Amino acid sequence: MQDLFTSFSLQVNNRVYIKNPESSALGRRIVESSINLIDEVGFEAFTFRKLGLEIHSNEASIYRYFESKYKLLLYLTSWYWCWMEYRIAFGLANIPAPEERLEKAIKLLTENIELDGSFEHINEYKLNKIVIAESSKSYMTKEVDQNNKEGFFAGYKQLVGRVSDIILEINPTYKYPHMLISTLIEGAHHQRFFAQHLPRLTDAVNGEDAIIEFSKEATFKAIGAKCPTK
Amino acid sequence: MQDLFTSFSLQVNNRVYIKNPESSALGRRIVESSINLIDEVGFEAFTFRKLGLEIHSNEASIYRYFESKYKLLLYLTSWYWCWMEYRIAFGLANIPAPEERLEKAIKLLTENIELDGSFEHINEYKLNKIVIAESSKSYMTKEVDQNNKEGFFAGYKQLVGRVSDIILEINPTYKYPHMLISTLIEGAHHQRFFAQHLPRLTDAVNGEDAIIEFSKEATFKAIGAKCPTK
DNA sequence: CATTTATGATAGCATTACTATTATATTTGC
DNA sequence: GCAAATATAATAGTAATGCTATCATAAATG
Repeated sequence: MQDLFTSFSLQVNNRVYIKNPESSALGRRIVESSINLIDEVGFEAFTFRKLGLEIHSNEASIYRYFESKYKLLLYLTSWYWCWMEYRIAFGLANIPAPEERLEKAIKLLTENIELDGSFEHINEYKLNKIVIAESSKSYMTKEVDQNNKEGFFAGYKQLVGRVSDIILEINPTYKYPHMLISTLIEGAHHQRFFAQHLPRLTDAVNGEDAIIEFSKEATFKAIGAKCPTK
Repeated sequence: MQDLFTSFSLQVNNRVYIKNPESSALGRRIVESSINLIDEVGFEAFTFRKLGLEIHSNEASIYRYFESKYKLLLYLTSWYWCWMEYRIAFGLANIPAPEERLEKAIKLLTENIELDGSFEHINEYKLNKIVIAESSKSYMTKEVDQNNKEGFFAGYKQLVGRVSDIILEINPTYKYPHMLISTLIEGAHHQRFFAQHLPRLTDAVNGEDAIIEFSKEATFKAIGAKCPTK
């Protein structure tokens, strides 16, 4: 009976939810509509009451899935990093040269995300916008150490670790692979936000995706390697 | 009668406040204690009621200075960027070589901030922690475009612009100076947070401030120049 | 088909994010 | 030195938020 909605699903740390939203139609509606609603009104104005109205259900029912809207945000961001890792795992399959692997990984990490439809109830395009604008609110909190202990950021850390390993394959003496990759990911997200809202903090260049190009160039130069396509 | 408390003061965009908090003892207490309280409990749990209790004043009085706690945060971050620009202006005075100017600017932008005591009612050490952990909440909002029109981010943009100009002095053909500097600033802040709370996202190195070193190295390599002290 | 489990509807409560009103200090201008 | 203006304090009130509890009903499962 399960998994009718998609052929496989991504596993998010089971402590971010009370009841797995993938396990029921209501749960999937909660996730799907929360993405729409957060994208629309922003995380501060987003409430479970409003979400309940939206899905013709009710606040109390949503609380049976998620302890708070912060946990729901944590669920969404964890799902996103899980999905990103899966994209990268697929995207790099059968590419042997580490330089090419790194270039591809950077592209996947920093490019604009389009709706891809692999997951019925998740709109990747909107989720990416949410991750860009709201994800820092999921870890820039007073509860970060507690949450970290419970493993809520494991997906993100694992992703950073994997890409860092490619860097070390290319240049085993490079001292700051984790810094470089986490800066790159957060940086690209910030730049996408700035490009939309605070353009004086970026440099738009006609006819290219400046954010991807900047990221590739800066990364390869930092580790003293040559980007395959440059 | 004014400016007894310090020999000069930094000018923050006057639309972020209703009444200038520098203009009265109560205003200064509001700013001073808001820094302590936000640092202590975090921005989400911070309320004007609690702040009123803390300073033995009252919620309604605080609302005469700031429209909301978001505007107060905007005031604090604007003050911070203003202060940072003043630090850089002083720090680079009389240094002619642009490479040395850039290196010094990077240090000032990315180093750990200590309490410096130039401003009676502002604890720069705590303010830096607040900017690191909370400042994205001041622009990652649905009101960002409106706020930007009103000039609330002018200080930050100006700072990025000035440092970008140094980069262009060194390498006039570098395509992404604004991206590089804004990534650097946000990145260093993120790294300081990660070093404290999510160390697997960083690379601590004994006996050096890895964040400053990483920032200098990455910046100079990106623009194809040599860092004077390396 | 009996029982467990999931959902829905309603209510309630403490806190938040304000606004309004009125009283009392404090400053200032003359 | 006093009147008038202004700033602050105290209190109260309102709609919304972030929950929790209770009970009824529907659906699934064994």
